[in-house]
Amino acid sequence: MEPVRKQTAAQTSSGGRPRSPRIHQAILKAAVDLVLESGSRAISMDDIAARADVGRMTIYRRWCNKAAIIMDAFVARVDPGTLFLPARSYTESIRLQMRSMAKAFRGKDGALIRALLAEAQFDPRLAVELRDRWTMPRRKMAISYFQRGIKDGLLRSDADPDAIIDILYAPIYYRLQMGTGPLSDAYVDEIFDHAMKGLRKV
Amino acid sequence: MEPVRKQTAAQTSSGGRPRSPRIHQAILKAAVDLVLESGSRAISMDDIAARADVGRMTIYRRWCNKAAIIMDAFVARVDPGTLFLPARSYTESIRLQMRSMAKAFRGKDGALIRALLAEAQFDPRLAVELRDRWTMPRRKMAISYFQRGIKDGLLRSDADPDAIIDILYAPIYYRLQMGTGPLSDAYVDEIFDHAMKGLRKV
Amino acid sequence: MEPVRKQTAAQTSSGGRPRSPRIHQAILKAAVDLVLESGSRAISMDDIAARADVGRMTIYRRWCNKAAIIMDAFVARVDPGTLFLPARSYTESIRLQMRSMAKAFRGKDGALIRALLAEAQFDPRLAVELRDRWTMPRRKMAISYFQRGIKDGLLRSDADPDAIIDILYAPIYYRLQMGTGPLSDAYVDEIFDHAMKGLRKV
Amino acid sequence: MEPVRKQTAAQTSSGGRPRSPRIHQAILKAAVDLVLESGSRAISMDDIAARADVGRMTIYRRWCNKAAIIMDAFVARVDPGTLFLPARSYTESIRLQMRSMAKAFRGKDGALIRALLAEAQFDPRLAVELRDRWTMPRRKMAISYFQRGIKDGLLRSDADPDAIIDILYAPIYYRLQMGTGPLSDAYVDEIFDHAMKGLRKV
DNA sequence: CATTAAACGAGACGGTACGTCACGTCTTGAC
DNA sequence: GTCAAGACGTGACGTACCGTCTCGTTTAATG
Repeated sequence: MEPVRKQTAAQTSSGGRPRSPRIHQAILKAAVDLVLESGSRAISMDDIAARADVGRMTIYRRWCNKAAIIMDAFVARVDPGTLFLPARSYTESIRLQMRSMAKAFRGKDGALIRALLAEAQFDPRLAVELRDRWTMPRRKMAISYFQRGIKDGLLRSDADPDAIIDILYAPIYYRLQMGTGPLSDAYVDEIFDHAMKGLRKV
Repeated sequence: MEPVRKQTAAQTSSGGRPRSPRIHQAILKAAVDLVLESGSRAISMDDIAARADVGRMTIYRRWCNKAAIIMDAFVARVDPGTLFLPARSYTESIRLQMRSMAKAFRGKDGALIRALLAEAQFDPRLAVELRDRWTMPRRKMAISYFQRGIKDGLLRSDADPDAIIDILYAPIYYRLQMGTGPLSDAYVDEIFDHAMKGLRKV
Repeated sequence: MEPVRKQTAAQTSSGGRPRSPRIHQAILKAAVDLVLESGSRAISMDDIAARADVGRMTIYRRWCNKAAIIMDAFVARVDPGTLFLPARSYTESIRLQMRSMAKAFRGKDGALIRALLAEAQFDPRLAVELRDRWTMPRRKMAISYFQRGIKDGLLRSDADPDAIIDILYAPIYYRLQMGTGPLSDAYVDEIFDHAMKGLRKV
Repeated sequence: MEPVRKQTAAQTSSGGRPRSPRIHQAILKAAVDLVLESGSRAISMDDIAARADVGRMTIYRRWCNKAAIIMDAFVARVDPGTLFLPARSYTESIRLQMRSMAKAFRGKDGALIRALLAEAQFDPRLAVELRDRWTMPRRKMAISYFQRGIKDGLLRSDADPDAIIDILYAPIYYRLQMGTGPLSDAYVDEIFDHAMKGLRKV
């Protein structure tokens, strides 16, 4: 199972003309622009090549898939910075993080992640990439944040961090895909509040 | 925006050879079998036609899409029966319902809904169909069940049934797609329990 | 070694839409026109398809090669009628036949046969086709004509009809390809006369 | 219309590393070997470069075409020495020359000239090169030989040397390309004898 | 010797054409 | 009017070469 991204390292070693990073960026930008304009399914490799003013082979030399391009473009867009910013309280910081994610999903990132997640259902290689480069890094950060909360007695000690993540964030993905309602801050608050205090009447 | 399923009523009227229901079923079965064997992306209309031993036009006369076939096949598979079976208690019935859904998703239904949900991200018509024929009917049933629980004082009176549904069920869809872990009964229980009693340490 | 022309017989048997002979002709005409306009090397399958107002697949369904199309078009152009028309004398009929061939080679047929003969040097399948459908039929007719001349005591009894053909006709092919001079009637006469009476001074 | 061979004089002037003649030969050898192995159409510039262990640019610095390489390689192979060796008689010398040409065409030179002649049908520049560097030099030598024969009363005084050449040599090219029979000495003799004494029964 | 300028290998690059695949429509004859 | 079969126009796919370009590295003549 060959990789989705093609080894840029292929030319690290010996001679030959180096791959232009300017072209690399042009392709990523063209891909993102076109996906946001027309949807990832509606565009072809030719479209991307034409928009980036690049030969088709130049694309295939670097990526094996339309999805792989979008993946790289998406990951490059994401601010890898601190996820859980300090707030009034430990839990408020979680709420803010959820809101910022919802905000991102309402914008361009939402369209991209929708395309990637959908495409990953058909392509196992892409699924792995998505998990490794997007999902898991964020889950890991969240897990450590939640573990601190548990240790500090702010969250239930019997709670599995993985389950906490799913309860809080899965609804955001769900609405993104299902369109059962707006991905508003109010919705995020609703999810957050009920997840925190529980659904059962005490 | 023309419909995904083609009006079977097209031939309600006058004479001519009636459409064979045997063929209808053969196509649905062929489609499901092939999707489960190779994945919905890997198969073509020709493949389905060949497997069903049917002309391609016979398929296009009834559906306009590969996805539309899978949609029909999927909806036909689903037991439209009672969702929330009686159990030891009101909330236990919810847990059982979640478990039965997870079980379905672990099997063939999981593969089909994954394909449909993914395809719906690209095709708005299919998204509407999926919402109307799968998502919303189940949500409506769940909403009325949750409303009864609220009225009976078993669930918080400030809880929005839509939010309740999302907190409980979104994680199941999430795991189905993300593959961050098994869709086991233990996982369902974890989600259910924490959603019910809340994540915050009391 | 699969054939150059694709078996039209593929569909002689059972059902299915029959191949349109109108399209067949349109493709052949488009190919010939384009070859004469731009040369066989300069045109692509797409060009032919576009000119014939036809899908590319429709061409590939019938021929596997650009050359195969040109071959069919060329053979179809040729008047299969009588080669050696009656003339003042037995040998004059030969001269007239040579002249008519040179005339054809000066016109459109010349461009086509040049392309075919050249392409056949690279493609053994095409070489066989050309031999079977163009070269040999004409050689056979010529051989029988020459054999009659030998039997009637008009040509040397020690002459091999194959050699006679080559001496008379090879120069015409040679000039067509080499361009060492015009393919005029005067040239044909020169070849004919000297071949008949010999080069050595008596 | 720029030349087929690139001006080696490009570097006559000042300093810089001189072009390696060893590389020059390696390319020619690689080209010939590959053409004889696989045919001129089947091989690419990359193939030649790889076989000669040379960068592609190094080839394009010297030739502009695959055909131009083959042309140079072919011309380099040919013994430019005396064409018409002395023999028992004036005409026997012609026969021997024809035989030696047929022998060459039966071997590697045959494959090369076939490729060149075919390619020249598509590329006017190459056609000119082939005429100037192969065809015409030989024709000129032959013409002067035949003119001597005419002057000496050994050949008909009404014979055009150009026609003589065509009658004698065109059949050899014809068989080379058409494959209507072997290019044997017996065949050459047949052509020679009949061309000399004429086809018509006296 | 150090300089220098071109040759050299490698391989990226923009193109063009290829031949295949799938789509969705259409056109046969058989029922 | 449906059905199986398959032709048809369309358009994306991924590959193969082409001929040019751009790297870093030789390599020979010149200063």
